[in-house]
Formats: sequence, C-alpha cells, structure tokens
Amino acid sequence: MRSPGTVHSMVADPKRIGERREQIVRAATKLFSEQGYYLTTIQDIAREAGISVGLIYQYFRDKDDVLFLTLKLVLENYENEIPAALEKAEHPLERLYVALRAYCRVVDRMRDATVLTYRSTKSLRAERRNAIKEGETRTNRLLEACLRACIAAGHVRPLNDSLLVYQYVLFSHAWALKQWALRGRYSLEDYVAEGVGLLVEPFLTDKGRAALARLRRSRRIP
Amino acid sequence: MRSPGTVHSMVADPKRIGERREQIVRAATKLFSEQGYYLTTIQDIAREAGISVGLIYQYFRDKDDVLFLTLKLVLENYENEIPAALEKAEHPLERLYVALRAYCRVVDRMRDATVLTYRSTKSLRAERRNAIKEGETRTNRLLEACLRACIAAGHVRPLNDSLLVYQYVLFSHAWALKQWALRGRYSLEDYVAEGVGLLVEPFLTDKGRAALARLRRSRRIP
Amino acid sequence: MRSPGTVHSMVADPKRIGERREQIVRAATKLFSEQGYYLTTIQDIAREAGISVGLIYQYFRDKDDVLFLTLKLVLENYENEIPAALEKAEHPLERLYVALRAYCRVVDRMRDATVLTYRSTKSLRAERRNAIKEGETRTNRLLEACLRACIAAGHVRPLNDSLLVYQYVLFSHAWALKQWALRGRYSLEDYVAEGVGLLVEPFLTDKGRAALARLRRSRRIP
Amino acid sequence: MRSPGTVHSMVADPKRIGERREQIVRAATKLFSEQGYYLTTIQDIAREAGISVGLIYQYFRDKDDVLFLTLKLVLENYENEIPAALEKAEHPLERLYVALRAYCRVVDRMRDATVLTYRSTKSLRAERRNAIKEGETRTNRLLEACLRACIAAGHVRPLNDSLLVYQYVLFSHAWALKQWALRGRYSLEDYVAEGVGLLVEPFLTDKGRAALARLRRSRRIP
DNA sequence: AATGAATGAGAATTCATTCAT
DNA sequence: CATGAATGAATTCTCATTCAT
Repeated sequence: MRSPGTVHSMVADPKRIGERREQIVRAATKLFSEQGYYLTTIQDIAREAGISVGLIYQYFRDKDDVLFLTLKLVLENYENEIPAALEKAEHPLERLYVALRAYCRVVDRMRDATVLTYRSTKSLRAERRNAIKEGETRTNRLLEACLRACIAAGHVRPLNDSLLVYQYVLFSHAWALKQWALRGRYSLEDYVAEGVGLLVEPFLTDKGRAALARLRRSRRIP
Repeated sequence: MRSPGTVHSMVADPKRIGERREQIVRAATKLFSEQGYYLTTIQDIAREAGISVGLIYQYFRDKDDVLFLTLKLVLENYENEIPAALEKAEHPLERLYVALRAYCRVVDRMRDATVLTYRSTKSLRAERRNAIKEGETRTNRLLEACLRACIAAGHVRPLNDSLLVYQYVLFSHAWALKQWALRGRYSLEDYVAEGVGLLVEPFLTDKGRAALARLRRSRRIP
Repeated sequence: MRSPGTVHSMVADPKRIGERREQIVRAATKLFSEQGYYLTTIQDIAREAGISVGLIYQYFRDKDDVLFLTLKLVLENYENEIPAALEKAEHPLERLYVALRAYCRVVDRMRDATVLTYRSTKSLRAERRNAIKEGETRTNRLLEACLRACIAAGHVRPLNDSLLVYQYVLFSHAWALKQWALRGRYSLEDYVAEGVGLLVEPFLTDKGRAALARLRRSRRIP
Repeated sequence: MRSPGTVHSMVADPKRIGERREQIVRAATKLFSEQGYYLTTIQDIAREAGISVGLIYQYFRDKDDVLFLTLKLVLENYENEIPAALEKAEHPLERLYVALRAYCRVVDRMRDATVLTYRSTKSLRAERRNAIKEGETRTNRLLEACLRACIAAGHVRPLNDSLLVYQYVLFSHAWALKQWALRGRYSLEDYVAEGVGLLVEPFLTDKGRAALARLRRSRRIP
C-alpha cells in the first residue's frame, strides 16, 4: 500500500516528525558510516541521538527504515547541492565544470556516507533499493544534462555521453571509496583538476578549447 | 604472531586444506554475494557446501576468516587472469587493450563477488582490510605497467597515469557495481569497446593511432 | 576501569537492579549448588528465576558475573551473620563460642552454596578470584579477633592464633564439604559442641576454664 | 553391570592398558589441575599426552572416565604413601606423627590435584562419586588407626577420634586449598610442626608427653 | 592399535522489537 | 509523546564423540 519511497510514522505532527527524524538520521548516518549497518544497534543510534530506543520506533517502522532514510538523505544532498552550485553558472562548459566540482565536494563532505551507499544499499528490501537507485539516476541526469548541453553547443564532440557521465560519477565516488589511496596524493581541488584533465578536456572541440581558455582568463573556472 | 594475510587451520594436511577451503569459500562466495556477509550464517555456508558447521571451524578460525579468504580469492583471480591474458600480447598498445578487456572479463565472471568486495571489505578486521587493499594495489600496478609502457613507447601522450589507471579500475568495476544500469544497454564486449573509446583513444599520439590501426587490421585488437 | 569487585548493569535504577539481581542470584545459587557452574546454563537460570534469558544480560555482563555475585553473596552472609550474632555477647569466651556457632550455622543454612565456593572459585577470572579471597580473609579476621581477645584476657593460652582460626574455618566448612560423612552422625549443635571440645577447650587456661564453667551455669553457653 | 569403580577399555592387553592409561591420566591430571575439568578438552589431553584424540577413547569410555581415574589416582597416592611412610615407625605416637607428615607431604606434592578433588568430584556421575568418597574414607581410616593406637596405648586421652581425624585431613588439605594464604608464611615442615602443636599435643596424656620427649631426643620425631 | 577428520547438539550472547508505565 | 525494561529468536562457536582409513 505504502509507496516504496515513504516511511511510516506513529506520530501525527509533521513538523515534529521532520525534526525527530533528522535527529535520528544524523546519528544513524554517523554510526552507519563508521561501523556499517549491521554493527550499529538501535541502542547505539538512540544513545548517539540522545533519545530512547522506543522513540525511534515512533518515527520509523524498523531498522531498515532508518537505513533507507539515511541513504535517501545522502542522495538528496547530491540532488540539492549540484543544482545550487549551478545557479550562478551560465556557460555550458562552466556548468559542466561546476557540476563536477560540486559533486566531488559533496562526496568529500560526506565521504563515509558515500561509502555507506555502496556498502549498504543491498541491505535494503528490494523495493527500497530501487528507490535509492532512482535517486542516483536523477543525480546522474543532472550531470548528463550539463554534458549534453556542451555537446549541443559544440564545445564537446559527440560521444557516448551516458557512459562518460558514469565515469564522472565513479570519479567523484572514488574520492570516497579510494580515499586510502587518493588522499595524501591530492588535495580535493587538485583531484578535480586532474579529473577534468582526463575526463573532459580530451573531448573538447576547438570551439570548446577556446571557450575554456576564455572562462579561465575570466576566472570563472580555476 | 600470525601474519595478517594467513588463515589458520586445525588440520595439518595441506592438500586437504586446499580442497576443503575451496569448497567452503565457493559456497561462501555464492551466499555472501547474494545476501551479504551478515545475513549469511555459518549454517547457510555449511549447508551450501554440504558439510557440517563444525568442519568450517576446522579450516577457518572464525567467520571473519571465511570472508577474508573469499575476498582474497577474488583479488587473486584478478591478479592471475590479467597476466595470463597478457602472455600472448607483445605490442604495448595491444597489451593495454588486452589487460583492460581481461579485467572487465574477470569482473563479469565474478560480478557478485566484485560487488562483495565493495560491500564487505570494511567488515574485516583492520589488518585484514589492509591485506585486501594491497591486493587491489597489486592489480592496479599491472594496468599501470601497461599504460606506462605505452607512454614510454610514445603511443600515449604523457599524462597522470596513476589516476587514469584508477579510471580503468573503476570502469571495470562499474560493470559489476552498476550492472542494473549497464547490462541490457551493452554487451560486455561493447562496453569494453566504449570504454576504450573514452579512456584510451583520446590520449593516443599520432604514432599510437597509427599503431592502433595496424593492430586492428591484423585483428590483434577487435 | 571497573573495580574487580563491581558488576556492571545496563539498567540504571539501583532499586530495580537490587531486586532483579537478587532474583537471579537466588536462582543461580540453587542451580550452581546443585549442578555446578558449567552444567548450569543461562537458560536454566532464566527459567528458574521466571524471566527471560536476555534480561539476565541486562543485569550481568556475562555468566562469570553471575557466579561472582553468587559467591560474593555467600561471603557476605558470613560477614553479616557473625557480627549480628556477636552483638549480644560480651564476655570474650562467650564471643568466641558464639562466633564459631554462628559460622557453623551459616554454613549449615547455605550448605550447597558453601560447597560451591570450593568448587567454583577457580572458574572466576583471576581478579574476581582475589576479591573472593579477600572476602574470606575478612571473615577469618572476625574469628581471629575473638580468639585474640580470649588470649589477651588470659582465657586462652598464647598460641598460633591465625592457624587455629584456619582450623575453625575448615571445621565449619567441613560441615558442608563432608556432609555425606558428618550428617547422620551429628546434629549441628552436637557438631559444634564436639568442635569446641577439640579446638577451643584444650587451649583454655585455668582462668578460662573457670570462666567457661560460669558461662555454662548462667546458660550463656550451652 | 560394571562395577562403579572400574573403567572399561576397548583394548585387551592389560599391560598396554596400564601404560596408556597412566600416560593419559598424567596429562589429564596436569590439565585438570591447572584449568579444571570443564575447561580442559579431550584435544588438550591428547596433545599433552602426545597421542591422538581417538586413542583416548580406546582406553576410556568417556571424559567422565578420565576424570574418575584421575581422582582415583590421587587417592591411591594417599593410600600408598602413608603406609609406606609408616613402615619404619613402630611407636604409636611416632606413627601418628609420621602419618600426618606423610599426608601433608603428598598433598604438597599434588597440591593442584588435591584442589581438583574438591572442585571436580561433584562432576562425576553419582556412582563414581561414591567410589571416590570410599577412597577418601579408606585414607581417613589409616589416620584413625594411628590415633586409636595412641589412645589405646594411653598416649592420647580418650576423645572423639573420628572427628579429630577429620581435622587432620582438613589440616592437610588446607595446605593445598589455602596455599595462597599459607605458603610464604610457613615452610611445609613448619606447617606440620604447628599443626601437631594444635591438633595432637594438647591431647597427650602425661605418658604421651613423656614418650614424645623420648622420641624427640632419639630424633625419631623432629 | 592408532589416527584425526568429521559431526552436530548445545551453550553463551546479542539485539530488533514490544509494551507497560 | 517518551521511556527503557523485558522478550526470545537467532547466531556464532565449541567440543565430546564417532568412524573410515
């Protein structure tokens, strides 16, 4: 009956629901990220959130629900931050750069939570898992739109855009997944710059290269 | 005392250890891949392997050990198959192509196990986790050597090779991690071909392009 | 961090802790005494106490903890009953008699638990074992004080008091340890009387013997 | 069918039975004494004895059997050593002294095994337990005979001999049971001397005292 | 006779979930 | 709404015992 993307609560007041859930999910995110889903107990979450065990069950049906909302929140971060960063950018190439950098930054800010996404999505019930995947797809589409705009404007040569977008996503996630290998070798900004060098610039047309040079001169792009 | 990369057994005979462990790990790989580490019980593994619970503990110290050997085996597959595939290839560019395709093929053959790597490495004790990471690093170096040879021979322009190798790795892993999105859109061979188009060819020098054309004509590369 | 003499609980309310622990320890004492520590399962204890298995783990860290508190309680009985019995006694000789009789009576009341002390102290972790031994030492000192007072007052001739006190302790414990041999031959009171005949009276001075006669006449001592 | 004091074996040759059993029991005694019956595994015993697990089951029906024979052996030590020590002694008083000292010496030599007697007798099946108790009773009778001879000869005044014998037994056992308190305070010989002072000499008649003096002068008693 | 791999029942412990207060 | 004590099914791991070699 319930849509797979909805979480049921025993409490009526929506405002309180919002507050409590955030409180709980914040604690859960921390603990799930640190120790993983199965090693984190409801007790742990309650303690971390400074509330009682029972209260969690007022706002979530079960532990799976908590995980679901936790993962959903990570994706929502992606979905919110990228558009926010894009607001000030107009030029298609700038928008692509900005989107990529924004993605890497969210990942950086939520390193552990991003890893959690990889570790724990499969722990969800199948229906829930799909809702998460859709969220990821939506984020991908944000990047895809930027890339396509560049192609449409003739800055990037025609290519398998959807696959390249996947590569962008993986590149961003890698900052979290392979932090043990990457951090220490690169700063975040260097990492983004190198990524752009490998995953964007090779595909620029002459027009694209010229535009990039201009954008760099006007300091719209580092 | 034990090195972190060794698993202890109560049984002396090395031949039997090898057989039994393979039997157990085969079962574990299947179940861990399907249900994840924590939802798979020792009972499950014993049943799947057709042996008793107690016997597992004759060949593994604990459940963590089973996971460790399972993950180690996945990495060993990587480490074995890529060199094997490279044996017949001589030309640096051919070797790079072959290595990449071999990697994607192992991943394809061990799709679930590869996902397991991402999900469950963190479930290991820290020391073990590092042993796994080292295995991954060794695999990366195989690709790195191929890429560097291409650069040294002037087929690929100088670039951030270690980061590009990471893109190769991620690209290969993605075939397992994002199978829900990629399969149905590409056959494995198409996927590899597209990858090469995005992650190798843009970086070829004139010399490299010429060599590639020759290799294709002589059907050394599809 | 924890002192060796403290048992940890997940429950906060001290009153409830007291009640539940008593309930559990009562059950444990019965079962440990009957079947020994290792043959008694936590299930058994839970069933005997009329509660669930999990609840035991809310009030005790592990099975070792239950044993520890059980043994500690036996010793506390010793430590409480002897001083209580002494309250009404003033004359040094009377006090010695009373203390010895009180000791034998506690042992009689807790026959099985006393045996448990001998059987299971070694099952405790070393730190705990010492805490138990200290409890025993404290009890011994109660007797020692009585004996020394008699010597000081000239009722008992100077002798190796600490060793004689050990003999008193062993004599009392024997009532439990060797019940299969002693009960049926003696009533508790006879046993005590005989013990006094062997372990106290031979050491009385003339003054002591006179005092004893007076105390018997006034029925302060049977 | 089997008598409670017999242990069944699958092996026919009695000589071999004797050897193997001794080998096994020696290992078991060590381990049971150190760790107790339940914490010692058959594996442990096999390893300590340098044989295979299966072999133990050729010479013992089950683990209980091993414990039984182990305890029986301790008692047999008592039963053998005391008469052996008595062989050279003739005078009743000397014999009592010698017996007591011999008892303390066996206990000293088998400290841990003596403690084992107290810890683990109850772990035996009831029938076996009785066989052990009978062994203890037989040992007691050895002492009892010595004490009675002293009384009959007028060296010791008439008294509750069986209870005093128990005190002797307890006194000897205490050397093992309370070693944590006694060792360091006394050497074994001092301990025996003090014990004699408390548990024998007070009961000597004038005749007994004279005899004792003579025996000491002739160095038959230290 | 001897071995030791294999079995599986059984034990301690954990933890998601409930519910009386 | 909020609490946290109570439940008990489920899990990991152990170990006495067997039996094919």
